[in-house]
Amino acid sequence: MTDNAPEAESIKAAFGATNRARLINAYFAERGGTIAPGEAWAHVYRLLLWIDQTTGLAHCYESDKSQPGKRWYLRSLAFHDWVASALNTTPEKLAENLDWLFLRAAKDLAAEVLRNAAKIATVAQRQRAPYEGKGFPQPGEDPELVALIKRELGTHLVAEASPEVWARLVQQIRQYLALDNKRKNLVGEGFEDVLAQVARRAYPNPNVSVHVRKILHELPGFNRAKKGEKPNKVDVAIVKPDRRILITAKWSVRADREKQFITDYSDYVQAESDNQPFDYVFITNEFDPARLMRACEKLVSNSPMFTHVVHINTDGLRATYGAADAAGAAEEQSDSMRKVLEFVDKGRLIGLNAWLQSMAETP
DNA sequence: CCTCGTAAACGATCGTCACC
DNA sequence: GGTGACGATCGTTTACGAGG
Repeated sequence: MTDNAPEAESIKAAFGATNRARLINAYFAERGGTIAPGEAWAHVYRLLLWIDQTTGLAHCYESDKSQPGKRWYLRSLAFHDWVASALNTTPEKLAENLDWLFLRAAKDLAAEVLRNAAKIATVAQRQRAPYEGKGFPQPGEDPELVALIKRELGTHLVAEASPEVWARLVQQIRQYLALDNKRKNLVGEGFEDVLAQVARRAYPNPNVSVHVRKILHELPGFNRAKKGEKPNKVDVAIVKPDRRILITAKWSVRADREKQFITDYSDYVQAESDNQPFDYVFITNEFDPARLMRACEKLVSNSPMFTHVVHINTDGLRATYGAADAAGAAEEQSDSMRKVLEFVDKGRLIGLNAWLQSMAETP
């Protein structure tokens, strides 16, 4: 498979691993293939960060809590402002500079849907055949939506549209609104893909290998496979001549996944077979201070579980937590926010650039 | 009561694997 | 090669509980 095969080539899963790899390679190829020092975080955001459709702002927290009037709206505004200037653009033009991977994959998806449309339609017709003439609802029918549009546009419509036209309109609206849901899988595994590519390209080194979603027992020095157990995959693993770094990469965190950190770690410890220490690193774009704080503080056997806790850009955190209102009065910070910023000051919570650089410097 | 922070459940999608 | 069950990811939604 060539990296830049045209989209016309049959793409089965537009958001799947194969197409993601093709697209990410294309992204970096367009930019010379290498990453300037200090630019790693920017590529992560350009590829993956998106605009929340309901607020028009760069996404840094749950949508419901970021609505105008809610607490995180102020912080989202501050974040949006910061990202725009950090990426050398304006708040107005920021959207054009983000979400590259999703937009490209969505384009491929649209082509895929178009390619399959006729085939799907004939199958559907066959499925409906036994019920023909019995007055079954048409798929995708949405009288309420149609009524809403008619009510709002009524006097502006020069002629009544046919049912087929309404059906197509409803279908297109539905597709438009559904598109954003498809981001979920992309942000999950796509984050791992992008981090791996960034790690490979920022400080190229033939003695260092970067693995994505590799089975734990296939990594050097983690050979003590527990028989019968389901094998564990490591989000991203970096293997250096004298150090192994196991990375858990989560764009954001929820309680159920926080618990996984601990079981994953104990799996890693049990599988370790070289009797050598390894690093356990958490890379995230989480903005919730309580979740970040817990990641920094978590102890196992009285020492920190994570060797490093890495945020895409800690300046973004600082800007977001330091949000100020129109009068310039800084919003009062919660205890957890202050703690997180202390962790940043102390170097416990570090930015992606700093971490990559430290990886390149230490053997 | 209301607000805020946290936690659990849910929905959409992809990858894997067993099976035909 | 296609299919269906299952487990994984995420963001969102709903539920809960502690305080003012």
